Amino acid sequence: MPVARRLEDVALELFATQGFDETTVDELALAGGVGRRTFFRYFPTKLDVVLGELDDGLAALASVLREEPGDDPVAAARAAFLAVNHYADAELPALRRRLGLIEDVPELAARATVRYRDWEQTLATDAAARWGTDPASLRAQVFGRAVVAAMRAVFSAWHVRPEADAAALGALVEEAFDALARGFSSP
Amino acid sequence: MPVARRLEDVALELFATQGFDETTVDELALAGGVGRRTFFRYFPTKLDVVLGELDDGLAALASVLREEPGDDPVAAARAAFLAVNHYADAELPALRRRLGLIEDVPELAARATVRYRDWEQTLATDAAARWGTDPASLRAQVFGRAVVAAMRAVFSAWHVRPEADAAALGALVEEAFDALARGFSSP
DNA sequence: TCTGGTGGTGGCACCGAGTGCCGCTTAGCG
DNA sequence: CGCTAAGCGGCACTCGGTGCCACCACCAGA
Repeated sequence: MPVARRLEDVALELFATQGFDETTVDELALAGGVGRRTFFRYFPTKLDVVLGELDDGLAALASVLREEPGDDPVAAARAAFLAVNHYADAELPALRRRLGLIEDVPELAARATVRYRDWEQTLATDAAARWGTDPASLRAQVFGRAVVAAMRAVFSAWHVRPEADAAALGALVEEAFDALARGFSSP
Repeated sequence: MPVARRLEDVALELFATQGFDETTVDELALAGGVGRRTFFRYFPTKLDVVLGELDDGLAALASVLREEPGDDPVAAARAAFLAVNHYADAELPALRRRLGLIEDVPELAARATVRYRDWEQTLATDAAARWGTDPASLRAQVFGRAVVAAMRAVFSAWHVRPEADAAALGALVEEAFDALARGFSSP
């Protein structure tokens, strides 16, 4: 098992039992069998142990979005999100642990939203292209940010459910995009 | 001039000239004529010097929202935001400086979104009440987060404009809420 | 086999944010 | 005039994060 992976495992374990703030980097390094200095070579900050994979998700989202046809950005974004968030059953428990941490530790929630900014811009740019407008236009910007906001709501709703399986996640994504497509004025 | 106000002024000044990260708390305290320890008595963190007033905005939003009649949450939220964001001309430059910092310094952007979580829940609860549904329902949650996301887009668009006056801000708010009301599938 | 890179490692010293403790000043009051 | 209480701020400490550098393994080539 590679070092980074092992550090990630012991870190999530310690965070779950002791709490995020109560776990120092020294403990993580010790538990992972490396020096403190080496820990920081694998993860730029303590937060990144939890947030690591979000970047991969962005890359995947962008490439799927680029392939998606049609001139309706909502449909394209919906299809892209469904494609990207297709997790294997074995990954779900780890995903839930991560989401739980991000939800509960304010500092993690904060840093996660910084990562989301790239998603927002990717989505805004895509929508603008499909609409034939400027990516900096307010409507495109609102779209990009609203989609990410909706996905945060989806993950938040999903991770507190008892039956947090892949099907439930997909259904929530559908429901969220329906809301965005229809707007909020109609009942 | 009260101590907190003076610290805020010199801090925004130093942040603007040197940058946020390059300004230490020691410098802020020194420039404000207080001890470092005293600085932390007025502001729990360095970030809070910039983010301070956002909490007042939340309180105002919640109370205005409570007074707003009708069963359309979009209309209510729109009216509430227009009422709350009615700044005097003299306040606008300071507001722009703050928004610029929040936009440019990732750590500030991150912390700001943590504050926004309360706004999101307030808006979700209000929408659920008007719809007669559960505040935890996905649609209400998506609504709350999408509204805040739209407002972030508004501030972002506004603060980069040359003519960042009150009228322009109001127009952007209108446009953003129109988008949320209509949905994003229609052209 | 010796030699000279080279990449991973981690100790050490340092910085800055934030906190607990405690002694000091000063203003208000009996 | 003395007492008390509140604000102030110095001091020492913890913890996250960084720069520097010595050490060790491994591998190339002579």
